[in-house]
Amino acid sequence: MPVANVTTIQDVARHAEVSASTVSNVLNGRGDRMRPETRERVQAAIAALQFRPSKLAQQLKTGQTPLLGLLVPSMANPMYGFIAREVESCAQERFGLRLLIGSTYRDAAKEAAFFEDMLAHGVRRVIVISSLAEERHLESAVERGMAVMSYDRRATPGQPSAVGHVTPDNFEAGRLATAHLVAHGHRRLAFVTVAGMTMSRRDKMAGFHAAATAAGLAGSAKVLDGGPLDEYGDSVIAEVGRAMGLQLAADPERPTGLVALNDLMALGLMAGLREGGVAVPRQVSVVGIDGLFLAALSNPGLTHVQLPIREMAQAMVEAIAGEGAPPPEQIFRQVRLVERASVAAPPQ
Amino acid sequence: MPVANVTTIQDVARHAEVSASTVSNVLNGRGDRMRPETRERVQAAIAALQFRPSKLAQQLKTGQTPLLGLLVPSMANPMYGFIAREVESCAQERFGLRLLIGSTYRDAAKEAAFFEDMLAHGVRRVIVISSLAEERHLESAVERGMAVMSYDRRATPGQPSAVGHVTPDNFEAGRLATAHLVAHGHRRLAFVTVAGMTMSRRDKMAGFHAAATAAGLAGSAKVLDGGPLDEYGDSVIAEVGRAMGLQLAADPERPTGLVALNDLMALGLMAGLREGGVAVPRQVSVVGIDGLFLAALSNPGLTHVQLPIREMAQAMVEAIAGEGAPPPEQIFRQVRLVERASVAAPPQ
DNA sequence: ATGAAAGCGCTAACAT
DNA sequence: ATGTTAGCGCTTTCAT
Repeated sequence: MPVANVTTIQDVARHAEVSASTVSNVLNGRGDRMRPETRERVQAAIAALQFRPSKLAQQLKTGQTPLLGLLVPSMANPMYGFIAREVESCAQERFGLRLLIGSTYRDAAKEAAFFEDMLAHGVRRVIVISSLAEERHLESAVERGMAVMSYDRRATPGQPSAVGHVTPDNFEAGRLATAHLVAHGHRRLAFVTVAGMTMSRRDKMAGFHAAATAAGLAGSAKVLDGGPLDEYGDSVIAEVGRAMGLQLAADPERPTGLVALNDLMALGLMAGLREGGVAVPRQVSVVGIDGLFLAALSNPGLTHVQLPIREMAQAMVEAIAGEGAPPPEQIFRQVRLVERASVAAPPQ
Repeated sequence: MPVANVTTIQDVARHAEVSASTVSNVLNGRGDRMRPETRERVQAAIAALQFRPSKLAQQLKTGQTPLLGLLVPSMANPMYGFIAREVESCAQERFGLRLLIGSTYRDAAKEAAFFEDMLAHGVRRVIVISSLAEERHLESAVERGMAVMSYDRRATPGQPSAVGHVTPDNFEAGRLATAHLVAHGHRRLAFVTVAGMTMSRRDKMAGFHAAATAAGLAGSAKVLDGGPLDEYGDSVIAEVGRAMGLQLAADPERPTGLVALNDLMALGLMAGLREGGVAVPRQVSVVGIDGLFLAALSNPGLTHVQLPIREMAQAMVEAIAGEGAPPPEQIFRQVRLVERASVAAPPQ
């Protein structure tokens, strides 16, 4: 089956009574190489025929595709939707790049397949939000000619990497959230997470422990590990939170101050606690991490640590769309606590 | 700059000591045209060199791109994230199609630019969630060789369309939500929406009015129109809801039963009402439309009309990826009310 | 059973 | 100032 009824550079050339190269020249900003009159004729022909040069053919020739790959755990997770929005608008407005998006559901095979496909599609820049322990596949993508940026991971120390890394200061985010609880008088603290360890989770937990230790609470601070995420990946994280909230509600020895892995988890936690008859923040305080706009809508409003999503998205796009190797590691430290109503003093 | 260090069909041919056409033949399931021994040599070479045929070149030749365009108002809106997830997984698993996504922020120029780009990229199938009044640009995309599916719009009656339409039964959704309020004894009803009319909003409102009329409430039922959405499009819809909730809270004559345009609006409404000191559902009842998982997390849990998102997503992908013209209109009638806790009897 | 050749739509030397 | 040519990586007749 032939390509659709699209006009080609030849059609334009014929219409303007010039050669294809002349058309190509005006297309590529070399209009000064010809008589103004010719240029105008060509431009008129382009307009008349509604000609848009095929990116396919351009790519085949130049090896460059104006496409950016974005790999997220799940598009149904509002957090990634938010990041995707920022990535897209920056990529589009500043660099004229379109977005080719994929969800991995945190599955290594899906992630690998995505990279294969990107390569085959001629996509040479990709941003990955991965939770895989290994980063070898990313390095190998770079070796195959890609520019890749990894979000929410640190560069492996001592191991020079061709992969760029952008991450919020997860340690500080965890610390800030925990310190806020401590400041309100909480002595029984827990960090609530899902099964499976990622680098960013580890950092948030380290921040949690650091704050607890600083308050002399090292002994009592604990980590609560929810169930694993099912095939659907990330939107179920709230379900896990809800189940844990329910479970905590039934436990008279439960912690009074909870730091959630992220806002979705926090929202789920609050729902579970409430269902279990426990009042937030009167009986239990909860703080989230992320900065989802949804946190402002919850009841009580969720106190959380806001991450500089837009800045990070822009940094990733710039690093990947610009020339030269991306910086191996950029840590965004502008994390700040947004107080709402989910934190109060613990019950006496 | 040349294409990256990628192996081509020529490399494979050389490695296997055959011609490129032979390699192409094994690639395209014509392995029976040669000696098994040859085939094996080729396959070994493919594996050894990690060869993936360039989709670019294939496309240029065949005119087919295994890419699906998806145009949404905003990826930051969880509803569209959810739809995108379903579209992606169906497109990928069943048809091997990758997703090229774009946000329009309900802007006609951005929408047009997206279509231009898709065309230039050789993308021949696109799913659009548009709120533009006109559908001419879609028809013209079809004329230019695209298969296009439109979500949440009806086909214009009497006007044969090459564009396929998939939509939930918005009328029934609005009716169901309203009837639920009526069944709980509400007599002062309002449909709460944002500025700007779309086809689906009109249908939901019609359902609202039909239910109100059936209950003898035609006179008192009213439509409340919030502010316009700013550049960011859709995530601010919750903000509009919040502002309206606040406003309603201050109005002693306010309706007691609210049908929100969608779940995000409903969530915002509840937050605004609460901030204004009005209790949901004791003083005001709220019902949403969509079926966001977030509705289960709110406090009180949001009663809403669930739309068959997955089914619709699959239908769109199948219509567009299959052969032949897409059906001009498919209305999905499996809308159902999910009861939670945001509806109760009105205050006496 | 296999290969040579043409061509998809474009770009960029290199002529003229 | 403009045209000719070669070629990007692949598919597909058509020869051999």
